[in-house]
Amino acid sequence: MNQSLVPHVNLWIERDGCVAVSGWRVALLQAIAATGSITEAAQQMDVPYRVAWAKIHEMEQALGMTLVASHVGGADGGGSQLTPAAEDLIRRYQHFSAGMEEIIQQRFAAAFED
Amino acid sequence: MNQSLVPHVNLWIERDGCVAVSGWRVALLQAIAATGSITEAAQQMDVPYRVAWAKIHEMEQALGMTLVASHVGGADGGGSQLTPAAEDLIRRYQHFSAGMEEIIQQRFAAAFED
DNA sequence: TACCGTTATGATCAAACTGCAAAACGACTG
DNA sequence: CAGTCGTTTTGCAGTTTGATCATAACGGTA
Repeated sequence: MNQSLVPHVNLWIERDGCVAVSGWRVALLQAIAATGSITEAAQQMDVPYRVAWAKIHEMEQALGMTLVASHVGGADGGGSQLTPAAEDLIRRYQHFSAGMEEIIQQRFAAAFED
Repeated sequence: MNQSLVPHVNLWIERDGCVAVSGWRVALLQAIAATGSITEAAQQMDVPYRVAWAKIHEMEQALGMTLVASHVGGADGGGSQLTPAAEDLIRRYQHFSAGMEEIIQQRFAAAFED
């Protein structure tokens, strides 16, 4: 009966109702770090640029710190880099969420195996 | 810096993209069991009747089983009860998600304490 | 037979999201 | 020194999803 039933878990951190960090947002930050561009990162995450921008700024407002340093113009048109605070945040979140998928899988199997 | 930052976790189970179970939906089922009425349960969960009804039927379709037995008309206007399958589902989900909040709290403290 | 409260569904409306587009910007090129 | 280029932002219309309002069906009871 549990055939093709798949468990899901979502972890995030809020400050007064605003999302400060989540798995998806950490992946977005990592994509920005990898590509050096919000535009490319948004394409990689398969969302419009506007969505990526909004999420980043919601995080920055919730945390009260700058996470992405953007420079506009120049030969390459501009780009974005992560601040040290953002890299620290990524490390903390990874520590926070490490192995959670496996835990959920184990619990699911224990509760729903027949 | 982690002052007023609160961690959250959401657990749910899907079958081909449709939500079969979640914490909120289990609470809805329990409200139906307690009140004997979808209408009252919806008010208790602070959602319109239609929303509660839609969630229940999405669960039933995803699981391929009846969860709520409703009878319409009568002196009391009608009512709804949980099927044994629904009560079994509640027990399994509670076993699945028991203590998860505490685990998240511990992990949050370990990762974000300064 | 009329009433009552609940189930169930049709119709309407608001909000969120998406995609398109334009303005600002600054290093590099010719 | 003006022009080009690609990126960052922000504005705007179209669409779609989901919530809210309103209505029909139902069957014991008085």
